[in-house]
This record gives sequence, structure tokens and C-alpha cells, in this order.
Amino acid sequence: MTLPEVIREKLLFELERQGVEGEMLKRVAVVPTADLQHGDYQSNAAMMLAKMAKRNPRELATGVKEGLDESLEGVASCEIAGPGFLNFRVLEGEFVRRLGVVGQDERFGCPEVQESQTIVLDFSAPNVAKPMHVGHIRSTVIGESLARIATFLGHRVIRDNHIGDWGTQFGMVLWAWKKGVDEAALEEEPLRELLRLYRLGSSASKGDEGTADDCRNELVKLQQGDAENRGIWERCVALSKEGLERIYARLDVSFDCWLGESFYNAELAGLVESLIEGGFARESEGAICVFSGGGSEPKKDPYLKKGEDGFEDYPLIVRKRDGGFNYATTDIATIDYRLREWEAEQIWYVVDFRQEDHFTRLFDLAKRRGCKAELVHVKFGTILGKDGTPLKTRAGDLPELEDVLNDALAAARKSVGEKSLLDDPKEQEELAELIGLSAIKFMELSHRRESDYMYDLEKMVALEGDTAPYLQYSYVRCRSIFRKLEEEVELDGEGLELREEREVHLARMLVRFGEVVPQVLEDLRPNVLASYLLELARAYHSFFQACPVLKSEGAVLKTRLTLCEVTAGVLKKGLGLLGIGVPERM
RNA sequence: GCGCUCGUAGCUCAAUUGGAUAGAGCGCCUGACUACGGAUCAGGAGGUUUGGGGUUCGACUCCCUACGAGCGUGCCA
Repeated sequence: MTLPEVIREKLLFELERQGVEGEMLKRVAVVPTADLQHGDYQSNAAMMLAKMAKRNPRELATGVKEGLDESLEGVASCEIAGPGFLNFRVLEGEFVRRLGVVGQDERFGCPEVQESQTIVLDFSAPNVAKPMHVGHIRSTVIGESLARIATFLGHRVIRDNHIGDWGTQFGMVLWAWKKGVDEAALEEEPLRELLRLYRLGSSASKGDEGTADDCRNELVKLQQGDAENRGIWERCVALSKEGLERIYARLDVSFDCWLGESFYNAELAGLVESLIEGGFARESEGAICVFSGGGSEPKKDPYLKKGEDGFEDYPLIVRKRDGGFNYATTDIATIDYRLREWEAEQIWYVVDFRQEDHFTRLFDLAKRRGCKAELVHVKFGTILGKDGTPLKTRAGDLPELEDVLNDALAAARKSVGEKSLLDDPKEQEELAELIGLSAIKFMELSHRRESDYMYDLEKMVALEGDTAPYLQYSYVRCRSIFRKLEEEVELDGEGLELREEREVHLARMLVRFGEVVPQVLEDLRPNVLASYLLELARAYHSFFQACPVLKSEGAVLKTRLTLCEVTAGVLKKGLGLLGIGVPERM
């Protein structure tokens, strides 16, 4: 058990003895203090419960403290402060003991969840025939990290890349392909040629209704199984996938399956029929739509929106007037499949916040149809340029993901050229690739996912401060001590002594790893882990500066080496959970 | 118009979901043992948390209001 878990358990026992019971106890929390002056952990339980039970908080706290002094003996001391805070100061002996244990544990003290669940993680989901753009960084990197963390905590995770391989854009590509595909260019640079075709079709249909109709017809023919269109489509998908795989390899991202929109095509017609039969959908303005189930008051009903005269319907459209299906239909079929084939208990969609309305209605419909799984829209904000508006190229498009990666790589090369101790050009290049891509990933993961954030290449050129290279450098520093160590010391976690305050603080941070990782899944926020790693690295550098390791002897040497080793392990593990690797030298 | 998200140091972001004196990085200013890797460390200046009300022991966080930004708003995804 982690320290706050131990403290909480004893605290609950004492609270019960004081006559607090039932639901109220569930809300009792033990959290790290904001300021170490107040100890390591604190609980505001006495104040909260006293309010609910109309008792005096300090009185309740005093009663609890007496019992805690005894039950926490040897682990932590307890004090009452302010209006009724219970502050806990962990004893050095307990840190020593835990440091020894954590250092011997492959999981570094991080417990697995008690009930493993099957979680389908839907992330990245690029469109075929269009290159990935910056927006895909967020979904891809956040999704990969959540997948790794959930797996580490003991869940069964299925990573599904729900690619857009069946949508409207294909009508445009098919139309332009038939106008004149450049086979030589397709051979040379397939993605560029596909993009050219998409843009051609897109701009042609924007200006001209007739062309737009032609594009739609091409799509309908494809969806109805036309052999020629099907053949072109298959080539496009294959070529696109190759390009996508290359980027995923660079980002160290992987999937268990790629069940794109086309995979569900055959089920859609029957699905819509069953929605009608089940009373969920009906005809409206030529389309088949799902309307409100009347389950909630109009103000909160996702199928209604306020118009000029009262509430108007805002339905989920599952079959268009032209008979075609759209992403809502596919998404419903996808949920059905995931429940049926995988017995999913949770489905997480890592998708842009702008699709919130869509998911709210989609999830509501799923519940009405009897879906028991927990459906979560893991939403994220926009990446902004330096002017504070969404990042765009000069031409007005979203920058391509690969260009952004290469910019980061160029910046990292420069930095490596200036600072690296590596001589071999090949190693330097590998390091630059690692550092450059890590910097992007970490920038992404260290922000709160719901908020927009600013992409600033110049800031990343520096690779200083709160960045991935700072953490990687911390790891390298830990490792380099062991290369200089002349005789081997057995690090078995026994006979350790923490004397200096900075040693204690580093141990305090190391022991906290097991508390932080599960916290990420509470709100699906990897930035919690990212902040922790920065704080840990700062504690390490501070320790490193003040406490010579190799010049020390005996128990001090052993303790400091242990601190270095465990720090290296936690950094590597923690970064790994964010999808970021570490170099041995840099 | 309506709805969602948001507004925190000069800049970029945090703040354990209502807890104690709002924290980091960048930038700026002082310093660091020829040092186990200076991509580092120790310290300093910098804030009426957009303005105004309210709720309470306690508010960046919740409620109301004004201003400002981004996004969404029936057949794209």
C-alpha cells in the first residue's frame, strides 16, 4: 500500500470510532501537502465531516489524533493545524524502509488495479488520402500514453485505430483520380499525389454544385461495391497506410487493430432498420434521425437546442437524404462491435473537443439501446500558433504532422551538435531523433489536455527547462555514475541511511511514484505524471549537486547509489508510460 | 441569437477538483566547489487569479453579472 493509503486506512478506523459512518467516509481523502512545512500529507476530513455532522472540527480532529498517534507509530506523526487540518509527517525511518522496497520492485511500488477491465482505446484515427496534420499529434500521443498507463495498471487494453477510410473525401479523390492520376508521381511520392487529388476534388466541388454531385456519386458507387472504384480505393488505402505506419514507427506508437469506417459498411443498412424498428429513429426531412428520448429536461437534452421560438430538434442523423450513411451511423455500429466482439467495459475516444455534441448524443443513444459500458470522450483543445489563433501554414492549411516532426528534429540536431558528448555521427543522429520527437510529445503531455496550447518551435530549440531532454539528461546523469564506479556495490535495499535533507526529499519523491500513476486514470490526465517526473528530476539534480556519491563510503555510498539507481528506474519507467524513451548517453 | 470551453507573473503553462503564504519553466538580476555530465544547481525581483457582486471557517476553483477569446449550432468528420 502507498503511504496515503496506509494513513487513510488508519484515519477511517479512528473516524468510525468517533461515530462517523457510511457514505461520509468515502469522501475522506489523504493528499500530499502543498507545502512541506505542513508535513508530507494532510487530510481535511475533520473539517468536512464536522460541517456535515454539525460538530466542532478541532474537537473531532483531537479525538482522531489520539488514536492515530498510536496506530501510525513508526510511520508518521500527526498534528492538528489551522481550522482542523490533520497533518502527517512521515518519519525518516519509513522513507528508508520504503526506498529499499521500491528499489527492489519492478513496478517501483505502483500497485495494479483490483478489478481489471477491458478498455477499448480509440485514438489517432487519421483520414486516409489526407496526410496527418498537427491536430493528430494530440490524439495520437495522449492515446498512446493512456494505453500504456492503463496496461501497466493491469487493464486489458485494445488500441483501435478507427481510420477515416470511407468518408466523403473519397468521392473527391475518386473523381480527381479519374480526371487524371499521375502514376509516376504515385510511384515516387504516393501521399503527395493522393493529397493533390484530394485537393483537386475538394476545390473543384466547392465552386461547382455539379462537380460536387459527381463526387458524391463516385462515393455512392464505391459504397455500393463498384469494381473499378473499389480497386482504386484499395490502392489508396494501402498507400496511405504505409505512410501512416512510417510516422507511427517514428513516434513509437502502435495499435492492436485498424478497424476503420469501411469495416462496418455492410452492417449500416440493417442497423438503421433496427433503429427504426426499435423506435429510436424516424424519418424527418428525408433523412432518418434519432430524436430525444425525453430522458432529461429540455435545457440539458442533447437532442434539443434553443432557437428563436423555443426548443428545436437537434437530432442525430443516421441516414442522409441521399440514402448514404455518415459517421454517426458508423460510430453506432462500432460501439455494437466493440461490445459484442470484445466485451468492452469502457471505451475511450481521444478526440478533439469540437465533437462534443456528437459524442453526447451518440453516448446517450447507446445507453438507451442498453449499452452498459462506460463511454468517455477524452477531449482535447486546439494547438495554437504564436499569434494565439489555431496553428496554420502560410497557405492557410493545418501544418502536416511530418513537417512538424522534422522541424523538431532539425532543432534537436542543432542542440545535439552544440552540447552532445557523443562523437559518432550515427549516434548523434539517433539521439537527435529521440530528443526532437520526445520534446514534442512531452510538450503535449505536460499540458492539461482540455485547454488549448501554444506551439512554439523556438522554445523547443532551447531544449532547456521543463522539457523531455531535461528529464532524459537527469536519467543520463544517474547512469553515468555507475560507469565511473570502480567496485561494484550490491544494492539490495538493506542497511540504508538517509541523513541529508536532500536525500530525504529525493526518497520522498521516489516513494510517490506509486501514488501518481493511478491518479492519471482518475481524469485521464497524463500531465499529472509529467509534472511529477519534473519534480522528481529537480529533486535529483538538487541532491546530485549537494551530495557527492562516489567520494562517499559505507552506508552513505550505498544509500546514494540506491537513490541514483531508483531515480533512473523511475524516470525510465515514468517516461516510458508517456511513450518517451531514454538514451544512455547524450 | 443560443450552447460549450476558457480568461492565472512580461511570455508559455501548473495548482491533487473547495484548503493553509497561488507554483514551475522561459526571460531579467546575483551567485556556484577545476565539478560523480553546466542540457545543471542556489538565490532574487515579478500577482487585486479579466472587472464587479454573492455563497462559507476558507474561492483561481461553486453561483450571478459585465467584458473579452476560441469552438459548436440538421444531412462533413
